[in-house]
Amino acid sequence: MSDPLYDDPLVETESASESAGGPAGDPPYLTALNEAQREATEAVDGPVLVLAGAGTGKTRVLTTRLAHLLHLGRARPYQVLAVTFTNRAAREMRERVGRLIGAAVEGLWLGTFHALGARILRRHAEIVGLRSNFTILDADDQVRLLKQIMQAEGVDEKRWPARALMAQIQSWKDKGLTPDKVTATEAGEFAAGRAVKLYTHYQERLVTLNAADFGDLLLHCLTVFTAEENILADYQHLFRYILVDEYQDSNVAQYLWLRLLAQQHRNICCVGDDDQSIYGWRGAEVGNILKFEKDFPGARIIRLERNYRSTPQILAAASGLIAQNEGRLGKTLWTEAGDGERITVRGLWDGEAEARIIAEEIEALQKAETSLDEIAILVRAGFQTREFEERFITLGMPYRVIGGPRFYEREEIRDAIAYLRVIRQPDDDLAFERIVNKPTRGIGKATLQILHSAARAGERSLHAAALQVVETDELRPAARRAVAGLLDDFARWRRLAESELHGDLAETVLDESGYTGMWQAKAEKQPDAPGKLENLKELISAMEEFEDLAEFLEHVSLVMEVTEDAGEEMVNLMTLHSAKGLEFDVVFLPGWEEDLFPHRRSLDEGGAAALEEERRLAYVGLTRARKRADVSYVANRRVHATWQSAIPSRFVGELPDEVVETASELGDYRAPGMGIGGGSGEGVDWGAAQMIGGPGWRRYQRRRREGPSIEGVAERVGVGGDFAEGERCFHQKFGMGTVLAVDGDRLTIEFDKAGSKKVVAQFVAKV
DNA sequence: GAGTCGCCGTTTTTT
DNA sequence: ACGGCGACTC
Repeated sequence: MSDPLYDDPLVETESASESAGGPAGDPPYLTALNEAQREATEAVDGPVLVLAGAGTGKTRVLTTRLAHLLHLGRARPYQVLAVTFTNRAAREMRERVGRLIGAAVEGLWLGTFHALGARILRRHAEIVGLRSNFTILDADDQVRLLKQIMQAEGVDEKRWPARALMAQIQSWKDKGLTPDKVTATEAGEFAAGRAVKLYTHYQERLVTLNAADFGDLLLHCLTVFTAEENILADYQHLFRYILVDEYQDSNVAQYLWLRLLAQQHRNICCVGDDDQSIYGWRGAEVGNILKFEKDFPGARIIRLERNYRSTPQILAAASGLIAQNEGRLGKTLWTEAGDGERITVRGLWDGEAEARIIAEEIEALQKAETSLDEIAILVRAGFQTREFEERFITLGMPYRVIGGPRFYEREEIRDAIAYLRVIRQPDDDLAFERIVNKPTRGIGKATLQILHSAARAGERSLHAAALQVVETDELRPAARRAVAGLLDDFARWRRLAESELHGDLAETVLDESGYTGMWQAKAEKQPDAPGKLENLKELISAMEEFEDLAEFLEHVSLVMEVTEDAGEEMVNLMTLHSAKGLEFDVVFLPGWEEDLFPHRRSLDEGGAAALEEERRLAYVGLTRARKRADVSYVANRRVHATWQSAIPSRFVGELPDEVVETASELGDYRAPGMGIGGGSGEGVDWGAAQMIGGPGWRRYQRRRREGPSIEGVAERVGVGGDFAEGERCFHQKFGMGTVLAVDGDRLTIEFDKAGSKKVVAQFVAKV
């Protein structure tokens, strides 16, 4: 496939199709596909839903299909819309399609929903009251803006946090609801029913700020499409073919957006896997994929079920697990791969032991020449990475945490960008406010207050208000000079922006504003100051990769991540959510405990549907593994401050016995010194604890699913309660202590060495 | 405008 | 336990 179909995006599609050979010879990219893949690739006309199980060559189908329809001459590159969810997926698709069609890839409308939404919206911004250079706000900006609005409206921020309102507004936007469309039932109880009013104000403020948030990038498009039929018709004609990746993750707004655009040609191909829908809590509608046939009558449904990634054991484990879900479209993954190991299930004493054992396994793998890049630890929640990190640091084992804090979210980077935002778009109050007194230049609260009221009175931005206020004597002379000085600086920088290269401009601005100087001055007191200066340098050099300031700022707001250069081999540490779409030779899945996975809060909020989503998450985790998957759980997990006893996840019990190998570290359950091994009937039912994790336990769990609640089991597994105040006791972790208080099975114990702690009676032994 | 105190929340997260 | 944030003080 070294010969691109197109060297030049302008090459005639017809001639390209001729050169590809007649009916006798299939183009080589087709013959490399299996039957289902080939069917999905060749069914270019009409609506098609491709149900692609994990590891079945989904991206390959998408990219080949795209190349194929260009090859057939059905469309020119700019007539094809290819949508993904993440920048990572967009990047991958761009690369892979580029390998097939060459430079023509640049002509495609290929990108994330949001990037494409922004691209369309910038062309028609005036229809929703924006200018085409509008700013894209991030979550931080949104919260600050909402706080201001809530303060102005006198909403008690303690009772109704701005973050919650942001989430609410986000979810309305995900559903395609502008403020006028939010119904009374959906308005909810937030701020005594004033949420919709706040939403309205928020949207108004965004217009004065010439800004849009992420949700707006799609929502405003919908408004444009509905308000201006001609514009919609233009796009409907333009996009002859539409391809959508990860369709199970689409929300209502995205669905509406696609449906409008696909209306004319109806050549829409959605690829997805209902079993991998894990973003329901963020507004994704599995319903979209389930009702595809209804939305697009006559749709072809093609299943990709042959898996090229994992061993039969891993597939069997994943399939057995996911089979417990109802409401699936149903797929059965199969593979021709022969061998493989069973998946390992380990029960361990606590999180520390878990980190230690997994690290040992990784060291063994390393000795056996497995690259660390091919090993991943996938956790349910971010805090779980900590124990592993600590362990890796003491061992000197290189690791990377994927999805940690991001470059563009760092304070100094956001500040620097705020300066650039104000230069490009003076009405961006949020950016202006961020840096107006950073470094301190004598523009304090009082001054800002005056600027704010002037802005409100004149219904204009802070920057515009400031320009006017400095002409009057409303401000004290010192403040007036300071504001005037800053405005002059900005005017000068703005002129400079026209001649200077944007990288140099940034350097000048950070220098002249005193921003760099501020961190240099702080270097003595703040140990992270040098690092921040480094980051600023990195930012400036990163800017040089972009055409101009506008393009750079667009990148910053739409692509928050920074592509990491492949350097040293490292173990990968990330949440199950961020692992979707990735694959590794070896995957460790720690923390399979009730309340952590499936997560308690998820279950509390979403009930049965949420449990199924958690199960899909487990499915995603397992199917990331090519050769080996190790599941583990612990008996004791420290949550926040206190130790909690834990029960193995019900998902452990749902793994088919035939493909599970129970590891023998279970001995850890009866840790030496517990002094309870023989104490039958007293304190802890260690018979039950020994059973945990073994095949017997899994049967027990399976039985339990049909039976009563978890609470009942907790009572049977560990019966606390017969401790008395003042009694002496022993705890594996904290040693000897005296019981201070008894609250059901929770004991407050004054330990001789460790001080006073709350622990669960189950893990304390009498002496 | 910087420093200190006390209170709250603490799943997943892209864009 | 801990960090972040708002309120308060100097």
